[in-house]
Amino acid sequence: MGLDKGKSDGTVGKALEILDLVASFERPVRFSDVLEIAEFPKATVYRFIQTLTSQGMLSYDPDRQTYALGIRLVRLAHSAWQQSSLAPVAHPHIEKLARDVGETVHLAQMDHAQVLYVDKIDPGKPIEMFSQAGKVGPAYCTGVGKAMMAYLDAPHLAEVIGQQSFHVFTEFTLADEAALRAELIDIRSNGYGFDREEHEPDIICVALPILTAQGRVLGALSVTSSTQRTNLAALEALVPRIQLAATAIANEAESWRFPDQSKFQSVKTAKG
Amino acid sequence: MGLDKGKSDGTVGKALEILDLVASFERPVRFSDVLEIAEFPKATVYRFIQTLTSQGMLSYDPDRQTYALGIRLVRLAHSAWQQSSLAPVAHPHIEKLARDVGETVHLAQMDHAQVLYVDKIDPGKPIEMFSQAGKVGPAYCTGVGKAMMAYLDAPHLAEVIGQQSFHVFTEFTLADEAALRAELIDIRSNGYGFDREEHEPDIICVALPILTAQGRVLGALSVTSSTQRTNLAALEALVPRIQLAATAIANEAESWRFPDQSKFQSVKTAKG
DNA sequence: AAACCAAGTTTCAAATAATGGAACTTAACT
DNA sequence: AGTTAAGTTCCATTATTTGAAACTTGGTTT
Repeated sequence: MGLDKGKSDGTVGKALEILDLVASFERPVRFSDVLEIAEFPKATVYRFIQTLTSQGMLSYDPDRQTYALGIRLVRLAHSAWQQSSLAPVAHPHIEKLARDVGETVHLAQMDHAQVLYVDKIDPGKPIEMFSQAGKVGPAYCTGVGKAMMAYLDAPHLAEVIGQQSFHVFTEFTLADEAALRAELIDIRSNGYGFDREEHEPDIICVALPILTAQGRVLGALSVTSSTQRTNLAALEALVPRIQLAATAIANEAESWRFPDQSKFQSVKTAKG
Repeated sequence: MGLDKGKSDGTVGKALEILDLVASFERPVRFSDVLEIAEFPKATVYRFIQTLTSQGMLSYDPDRQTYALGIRLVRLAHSAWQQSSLAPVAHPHIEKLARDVGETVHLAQMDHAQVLYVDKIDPGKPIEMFSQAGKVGPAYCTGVGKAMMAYLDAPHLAEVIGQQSFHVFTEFTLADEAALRAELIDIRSNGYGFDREEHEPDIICVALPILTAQGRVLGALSVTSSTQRTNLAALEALVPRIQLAATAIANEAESWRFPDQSKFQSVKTAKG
């Protein structure tokens, strides 16, 4: 009958599951490490690892006899980042915003029920790269996560909430669905939300959703600081400026056509 | 009988082939775009795209009815970058080198027969991110490509050379295998090589390989500039400084053990 | 030195999943 | 209403994946 958790899409799904397992160790792994936590028999795991390695999705270090995620992923991610209508379009706006307000700005999207940071600019430390973009975080206790959830439609929201862990990180963490839902209604009525040290002590932020004209959630922007440097009221004062950036990004992302995409939707868009 | 080109590893290989096809368009694509260039029948391409989308390797834009590479790739690439012993270890060295010499520094690795840039620092424009890391380039006409090829073992080198296109970009491009092999011998005897406007007019660089103690190629470093700003002799004068960085990176990358990796090779390394 | 052990690799018949031609459903345009 | 192109589903056939078990390899113990 049903799919248990939308899990395995045949062989490809299983192979990608192995890829995730390798990623879940934050270091290169041995075959036996993967085998231990995989739910497939030895020969199967072995064959998948072979295939993934031969495909460049994993790399093998012959000296240490370990596997790590392969560089083909870096190449693909580069394309993914470029193809995404959000991140490349948003980048200059975020850069400007970070300079204007002198604080760290994050750009995030939903990835399943988690928050995925696709860009980050810290006016202090200029260069961060992959070490920052690609990071994931919890949705229920981050500014960007709550800002995005506040604008999801009911069924989608229910699904996302169902997958939250509600781990209590600090004394301010919203620890259950009821508290979260109340907060989301609040955010929706304001148009912006805060992270009140809910994820890390002393770290606060203000976040706004990036929405299409139809109200579909594209992502979220946040300005982050610490209680030592500022306070929520000061962050709230930045809302108009962030809103301006969010709106600009949404407009550009929506209207953006890729270089030679004129053959698509040409008649329809030329009409208006 | 044989595998034609080391190509398809069963179903997983085919699915990844579809992923590459989507990446090869540098914009979101329709189902029919992929179908057109794919060598599988309609229903097969359709099912693969469905699977990859449900797995988050592709994303679907319902408004435009287009597919793009998914954000799961960005998450995986983040892990790949972190797990790689080279890029994170090299980053601070490259940063310092770029500041020292005031020119753009690239860090590259071999990806099949191509050069993959895994890091880039331009002292002028601080922030680039994914837009730079993940880029690929030809091996036979770039400084880093030739520096790495010069230190490959014979069989591996033959394989890589066999896959070069030898497209003539400029009047200085090495246009055939003989010219390339002569150049590689030269590079190997010097320990470093140049790009003499072979790929782009006016762009020159000096490149050094990053080698393990056993002489295995880990990657390459290059310092790039233009004929308007400098010349080959001036770049050559930077070699000792670049060499220092390359050696330091190689040492760190080789000796680096990931945080809690003590359980591996502990006895063996403790012995020495 | 022989026996042992753990990690990694290969085998092969049975079970399962992928295949793809063709039919079907939409949606857009005439 | 009629036509065409794009996208989706069906299902018997075919090819691939599966996984227990046997085997190999390299290192350690008695």
